[in-house]
Amino acid sequence: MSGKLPPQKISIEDVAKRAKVSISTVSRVINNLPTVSKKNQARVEEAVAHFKYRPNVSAQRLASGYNSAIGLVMPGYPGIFYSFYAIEIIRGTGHACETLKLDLLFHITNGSNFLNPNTVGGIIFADIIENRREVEAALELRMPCIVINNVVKDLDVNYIGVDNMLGGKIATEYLIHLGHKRIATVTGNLQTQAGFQRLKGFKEALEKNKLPLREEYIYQGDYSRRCARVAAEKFLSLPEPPTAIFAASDEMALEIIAVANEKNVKIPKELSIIGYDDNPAAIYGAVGLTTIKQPLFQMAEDAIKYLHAVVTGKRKTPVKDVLKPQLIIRESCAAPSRS
Amino acid sequence: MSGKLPPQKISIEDVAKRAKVSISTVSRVINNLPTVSKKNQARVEEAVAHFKYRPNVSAQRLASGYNSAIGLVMPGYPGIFYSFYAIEIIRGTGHACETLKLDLLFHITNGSNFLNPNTVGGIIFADIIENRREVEAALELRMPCIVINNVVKDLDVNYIGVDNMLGGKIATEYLIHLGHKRIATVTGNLQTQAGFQRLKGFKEALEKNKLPLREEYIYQGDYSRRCARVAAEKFLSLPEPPTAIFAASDEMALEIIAVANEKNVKIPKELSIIGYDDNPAAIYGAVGLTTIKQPLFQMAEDAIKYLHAVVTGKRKTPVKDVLKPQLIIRESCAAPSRS
DNA sequence: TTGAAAGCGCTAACAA
DNA sequence: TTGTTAGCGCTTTCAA
Repeated sequence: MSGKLPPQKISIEDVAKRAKVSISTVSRVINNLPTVSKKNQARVEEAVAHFKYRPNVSAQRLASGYNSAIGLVMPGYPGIFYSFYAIEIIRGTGHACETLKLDLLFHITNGSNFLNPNTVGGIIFADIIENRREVEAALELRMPCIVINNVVKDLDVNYIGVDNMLGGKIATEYLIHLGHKRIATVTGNLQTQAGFQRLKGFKEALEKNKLPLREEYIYQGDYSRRCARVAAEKFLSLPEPPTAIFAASDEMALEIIAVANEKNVKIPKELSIIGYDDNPAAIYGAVGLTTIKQPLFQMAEDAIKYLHAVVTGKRKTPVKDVLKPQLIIRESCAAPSRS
Repeated sequence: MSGKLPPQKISIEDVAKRAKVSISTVSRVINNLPTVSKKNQARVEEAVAHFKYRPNVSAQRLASGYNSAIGLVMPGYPGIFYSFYAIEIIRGTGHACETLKLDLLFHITNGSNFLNPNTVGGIIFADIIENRREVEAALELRMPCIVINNVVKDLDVNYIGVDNMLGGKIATEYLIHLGHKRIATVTGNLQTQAGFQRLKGFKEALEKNKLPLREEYIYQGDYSRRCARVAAEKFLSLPEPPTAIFAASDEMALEIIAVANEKNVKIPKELSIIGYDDNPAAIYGAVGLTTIKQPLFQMAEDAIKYLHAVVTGKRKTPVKDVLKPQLIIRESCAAPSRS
């Protein structure tokens, strides 16, 4: 169809020439400024279409000082990309950037190599684990930034977190109110705030309800299926096995259910399981998984919206949000058969 | 620690002043050009450190015409982000960009909104489904680009694909050679080349081995667990149920195993299952999943490396690679108990 | 080995 | 409503 293509890049000047207007007018059309006559508007649009012209983003950014890219910094610890968390954050930020017409700059870090802050107009830190220094550096540069999935008390930074302690508590108390007394937990990675706080909530619920805290009922996991399997096997072979298990992620809960199945332990009759995440993968099993839902997608979206508002100068006030988790009751928990 | 921060951005000029050299010299130091005296080198480095100076990327790109960002365009169909495929691509590209010091621009598309090609120096299209127009547009602009996970015959574009037909064939023939005659399959999304080709490989293997192709043994899935469950239930309640099932993804295979477990169908004794992906989640079950492994991570890495080579002018020749899948034998397949 | 100076393509006063 | 023009911060000749 189109034969040889123009070898040289076309710039705003080429468009201006063809439309017989100044480059300012072209710029105005590009940026939807209202002060352009219908006639010129049309001519410019024709020329833009003719050349398939797209403005040079670097030049725009340099001239305007406005950078429409948002950096997404994700911790690089092993397994994170197999977590529901990471997927939801990627989906949420991706979606929001789509609608707001922002560029999403994806950056995985282990704490050493920083994202060049000059590349972006704002940064989202998905959790803060080994990358505290990077957050501090961004702060020093006055780069708009926000940490998600973490309540940050010791740094003056914006954040949107989730109350993980509350989540752990809700899950455990639900089990308790069902009548369980022997409750075990497989924790998440305790390096993460989420893992640590969920365990804390678990412990608090036990204490508040005057249930003993048994060390053999706590297995330190890392959100992975492998850990969950080991934990389940350990729990089920205990002389006094638990009647209920709180898993710090749905993935782990699913693996525990699989182990129970293999050992012919009936769920929820003989063993109750509650997960964490509301991972859609957990809906389609034989028994729907009771779990704790977190607004991860929304958290990611909100973070983008906030940064966008700051970068465009529409917002000055900081964000310190703590979202609440929510109990989702399905079929994997029931009252214990023998108390 | 540091009191008030300098409110203004620091530029190459500030650095030059402090180091008492010209901005050219600073530029040379930044870009590691060899023609700088030790003395000046040191002075500039001191000044850079002092100001925590980082060059303005937009200005660099504008001046040099070289853009070190790579766009990753992913199809936005529902469920893609829950697929092993998407995760591996994200991991692989992320990792490669890290080491090559490239920026990764993440873009999800449903085929309508294009990534502005001027934002990046090259584009990776992760599969090509609804976004053919976008690929064509990038090609017209002479943007270096490469399609992965797809063998593209009808477009003059670089690609790295995997031979999915071969994969489907290998999987099915393995089952056949084990002695199975009643083999069913749950396909992937047939809109994707992968889904379609794996089914084709399945059919070819049957034909080549003179086994009948039964319509009731083919369930059109979409890689999701939900579909797999429905399919498994359907297959197992057939008057003449299959003795082996080829699932087009490990996720689906896992769900089929779960269903079999619930129905007390022993694997691999009474039912053999082979998956596709070599998803690490499939290793830790009671029976390790036999599956087909694809070099997804490597494919993503290679794509980045290729683009980098092109963008930096180190490579001119096109890429048309088709990688081979590989059979991974674990425990979920065995000879049928009764032929 | 260095510095001066001309752009890179665009935005945003400002003047008309 | 339009055009002129001075930068934005950097790279890259070119001359010294």
